[in-house]
Amino acid sequence: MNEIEVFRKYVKESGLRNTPEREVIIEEIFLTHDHFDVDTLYLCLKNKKCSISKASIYRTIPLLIESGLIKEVFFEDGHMHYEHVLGHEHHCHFRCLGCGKIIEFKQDEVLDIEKKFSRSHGFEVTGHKLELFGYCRECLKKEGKDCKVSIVDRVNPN
Amino acid sequence: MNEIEVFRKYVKESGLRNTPEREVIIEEIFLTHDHFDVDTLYLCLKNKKCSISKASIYRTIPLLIESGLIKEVFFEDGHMHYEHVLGHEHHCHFRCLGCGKIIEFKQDEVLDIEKKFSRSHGFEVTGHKLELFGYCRECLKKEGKDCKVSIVDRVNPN
DNA sequence: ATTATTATTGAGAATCTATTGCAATAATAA
DNA sequence: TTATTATTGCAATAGATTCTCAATAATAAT
Repeated sequence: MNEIEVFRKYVKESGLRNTPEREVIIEEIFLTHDHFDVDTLYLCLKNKKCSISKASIYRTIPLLIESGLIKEVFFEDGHMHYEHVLGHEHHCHFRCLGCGKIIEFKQDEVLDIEKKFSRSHGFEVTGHKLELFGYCRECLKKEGKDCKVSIVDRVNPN
Repeated sequence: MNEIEVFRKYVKESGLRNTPEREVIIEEIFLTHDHFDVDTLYLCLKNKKCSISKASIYRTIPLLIESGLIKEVFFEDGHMHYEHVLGHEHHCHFRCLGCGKIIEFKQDEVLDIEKKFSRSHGFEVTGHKLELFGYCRECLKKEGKDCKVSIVDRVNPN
């Protein structure tokens, strides 16, 4: 099932109605694999002459989250950013504090942390969000820092 | 060094000026050990008749972050939430999707993940943010049938 | 097909968080 | 004590998101 099909199913089961506007939004979102935010999505559609009002975009996003197509990843620059869930394996993020670059990486050890916490507290853990931050290689080079020293030096921040 | 002292030092070294308003803000923040947000902080101070303008609170927060007293923890309900850094060991959060409860826990394994990522990419990792979500014991009980399965499924009774 | 029902749309107003400009004030240094 | 200038409070502003409402259109019923 592709994105549109998943959404159609969700819409039907929820007693909502599908619309061309919503399909256009979904199509645009899943055209690339990148993170996105409302404003750039809005402008992209506007440039393509298939303009959709911002209100509709804002109203569609919770439906896409609810139907498991996308999720919130982080709030930055005063607004929320989203990423794909469908067709996009779960992963963690590294954020470079120098250039703002976001790098995705997979990390199974987090699942062990989940299990451990779940067992010790008697809770049900359904998911996680892990973000590392620091400086990427390019930024370290640019700053003239000695990488190895800083790594050793700063691994334990607080 | 307590919070106020740390802040006085930071202010002096940065060529800024300390003020009674800022000390009142710091005092109120560190009165409890809880997370806080600008609005509740503002209202607390207002109720205590030591009213401080919101602008001053907003202008003080970056200084408190810069001086290592507090940090951003999560964006929720349309605004940022903060927590203590000074006097508060680094920790991760569990958020109950049922009741919204936040539980803090310590987890050293994340440091291994940091190191591993740092080594494999040649990046400098300076910190992390880990959030688990799911359902706490109370919410699992409340919900009935589904829960028993999940509890039995995921909990190891010592 | 036609009609009835009502969810959805777009445009703009309203709301909410956060930032900024400005005149008055007050913290520091001289 | 005086001069300098950071800080304050207030109001204005900016930006993101939500809401209002009349018009439209997707579905269900006929």
